[in-house]
Amino acid sequence: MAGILGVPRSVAEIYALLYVTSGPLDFDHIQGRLGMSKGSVSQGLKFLRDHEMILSVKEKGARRERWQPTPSLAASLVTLLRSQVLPALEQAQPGLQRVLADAQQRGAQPEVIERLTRLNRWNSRALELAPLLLPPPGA
Amino acid sequence: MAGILGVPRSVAEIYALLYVTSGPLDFDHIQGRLGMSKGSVSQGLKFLRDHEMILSVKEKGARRERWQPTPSLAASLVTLLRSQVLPALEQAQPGLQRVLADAQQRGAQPEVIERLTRLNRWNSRALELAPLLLPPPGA
DNA sequence: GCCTAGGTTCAAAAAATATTGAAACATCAA
DNA sequence: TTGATGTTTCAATATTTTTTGAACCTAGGC
Repeated sequence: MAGILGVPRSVAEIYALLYVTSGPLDFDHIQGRLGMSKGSVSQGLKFLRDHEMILSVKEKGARRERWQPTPSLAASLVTLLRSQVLPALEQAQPGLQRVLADAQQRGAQPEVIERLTRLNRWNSRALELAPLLLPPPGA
Repeated sequence: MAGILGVPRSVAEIYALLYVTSGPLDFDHIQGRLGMSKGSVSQGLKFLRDHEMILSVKEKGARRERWQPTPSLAASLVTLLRSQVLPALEQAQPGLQRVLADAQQRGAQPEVIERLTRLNRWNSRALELAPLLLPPPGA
């Protein structure tokens, strides 16, 4: 279904359940309704929490936390994508630079140098633009 | 590295090798250079071919095919994304509509109905826009 | 402090994905 | 047609990713 967003099925299921439910749901409800293990529910909620895709509604005097989706689905998706794309871009940066440097040093074909240069530029631009898309968690 | 694009490592490696090489490479070169099996190289090339990310340069009188990346990396990436996102959107369509219909019929909370309606609209719009992004293979 | 409901961790098991390699297939040349 | 080269297929295997569940925390009530 939405394995395209790079999240495991169980996480998607939890979000979907919360999304099609009007009130907030607690841990046991989710587990019962989806028939998955405690571990999966716990990890799934952690993931969704970390990506600000769900909110906990704490009723006063109640022990359990109850969850509901963050108001804006769009914002949730952006957060999700950011968290996947950004690290990849950052991680790629040094490698790309090294490969380009190597190619230059050993006098590779101009064609190759140009391709690598272009890749590097893309990567840099993407990294510059990324923070503008949505401010990082603490901003 | 670019597992974010949803392609197996071997496929990415083949593309990367072709990308940092100035001339076209043949099957055996690729296999030798990357140390992977014939099967993987064959499947990898098929994938890249199918997504129009590489081109075969057929020298006259030569038996083997030689491969090089398609001129535009940008176009290749778009093709790749299309091939992943579009099927997902298409497949989701009927399910989304069914879920919405169900919710309406059993008189679900207006809040839920609205969320589902919005999802449906997004999906439809995305499907409408998709073909404009890049014309399908035979157009 | 001690107990318990509520939740988290993480090593082991299960499921999903990718890779291999040997056999089958295709194409060309002789 | 036969033989050789070049490529594809696909069942078996290896690798990676996800899920499970039992042991372990933690906060609040008594």
